[in-house]
Amino acid sequence: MRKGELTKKKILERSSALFNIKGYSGSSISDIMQETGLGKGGIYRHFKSKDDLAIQAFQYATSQLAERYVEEIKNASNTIDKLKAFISVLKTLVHKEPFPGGCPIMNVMLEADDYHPLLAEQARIAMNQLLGMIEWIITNGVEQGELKPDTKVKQIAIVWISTLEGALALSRLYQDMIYIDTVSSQLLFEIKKQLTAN
Amino acid sequence: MRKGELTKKKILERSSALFNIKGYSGSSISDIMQETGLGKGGIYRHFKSKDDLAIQAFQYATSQLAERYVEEIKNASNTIDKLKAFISVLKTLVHKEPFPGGCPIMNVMLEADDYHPLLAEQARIAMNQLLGMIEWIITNGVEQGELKPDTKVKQIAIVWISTLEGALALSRLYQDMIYIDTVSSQLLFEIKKQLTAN
DNA sequence: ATCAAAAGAGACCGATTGGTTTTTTGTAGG
DNA sequence: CCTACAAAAAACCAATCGGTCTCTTTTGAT
Repeated sequence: MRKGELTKKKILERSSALFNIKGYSGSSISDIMQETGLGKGGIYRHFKSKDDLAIQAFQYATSQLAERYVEEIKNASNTIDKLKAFISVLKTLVHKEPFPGGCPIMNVMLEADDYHPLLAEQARIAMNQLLGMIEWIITNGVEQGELKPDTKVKQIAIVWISTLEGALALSRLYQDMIYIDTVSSQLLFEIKKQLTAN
Repeated sequence: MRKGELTKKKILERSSALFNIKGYSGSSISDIMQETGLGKGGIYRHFKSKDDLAIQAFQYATSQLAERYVEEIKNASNTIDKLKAFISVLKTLVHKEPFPGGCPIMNVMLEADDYHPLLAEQARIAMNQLLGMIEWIITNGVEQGELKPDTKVKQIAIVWISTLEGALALSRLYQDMIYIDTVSSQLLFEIKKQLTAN
């Protein structure tokens, strides 16, 4: 019983990284066999199809990522530091370590939106969470009196996620942190105007 | 002689749309055969491999798109209107018509960055052009005296492209224009602060 | 140590992949 | 009309695809 769940987790770990790099269509079962060192039987025992594996792998990736966001954010004591913590986690997605291939939500969004409704739905769910995290930070900042009461929470969340995800893609394409760094300082500069402590 | 070039163009048209929707890995030669109504021989006569076709199709798509940007922008008489024109073209990418599958540069960026260096290089070239267009609009605005001389051209281009591409992805994922509309008005609101006519 | 159940290897399946080659069709110039 | 060549269809190829099934190996509770 316990052995099986361990290998299932290993499959999810390795395959989620693979899917994130090569995409759903670009990753074959053989790839996953090689990556995990398992035979075909060892994989299909735990997942009933490639689709099933892809969806679970995506959920695994996004939940792992969500953990890291929460972990980093909860150590920050004020709103600006929380936002900086969010950015710092997102910045790690430029490089291979610890999670290769960029933001899994963005990757799946763009691959699946037009022709893989199941994965697209998962991407929507994950993106709701991501938007929700920024909204939570901002809302919290307003409630704590750090940010002005007229702060447009939803708008800011949309702008932040759009800008940071876009810049992450650029930084990955050019392998240059300047894109993420540029938009980060811009976003922080703007949000500081909403601070009550001015 | 002339017949052949016509079918080649048809192949590029149809396959670029297909690639943009289903991705490079997700699109098979059979798909392209079906889409074009041609046999295998009709395709491999004009392209020496799927890779070759993919690269030419991407170049075709981005050059078509560039044309539409230029066309729309050149009809605008001032900087703000030029930027609005840019946005209006980008907004058309949310829907299927006239070009399905979203922004081809963004799509290829995220699919190819990690494991398809040839396509990634093409994406870099196309993205340079896109960034260059915003830079050109802003630089022009400064030179015409519409924007303040201290305007940070490169920074603005990075922020604009990042934000708009990110928001485009969100609008496509949720099939809701609110994301692009929200960031658009935000970006325009900020750039207007740089106007000298204040 | 036993033994049933869980786990996994690996052969096998039909379908499809990207790609080549052969053959037929279409077409333009003389 | 004929010929020469371009264009495209179609047969063909080995390799790989996702998936199933059988059979062997572990495993863990007794």
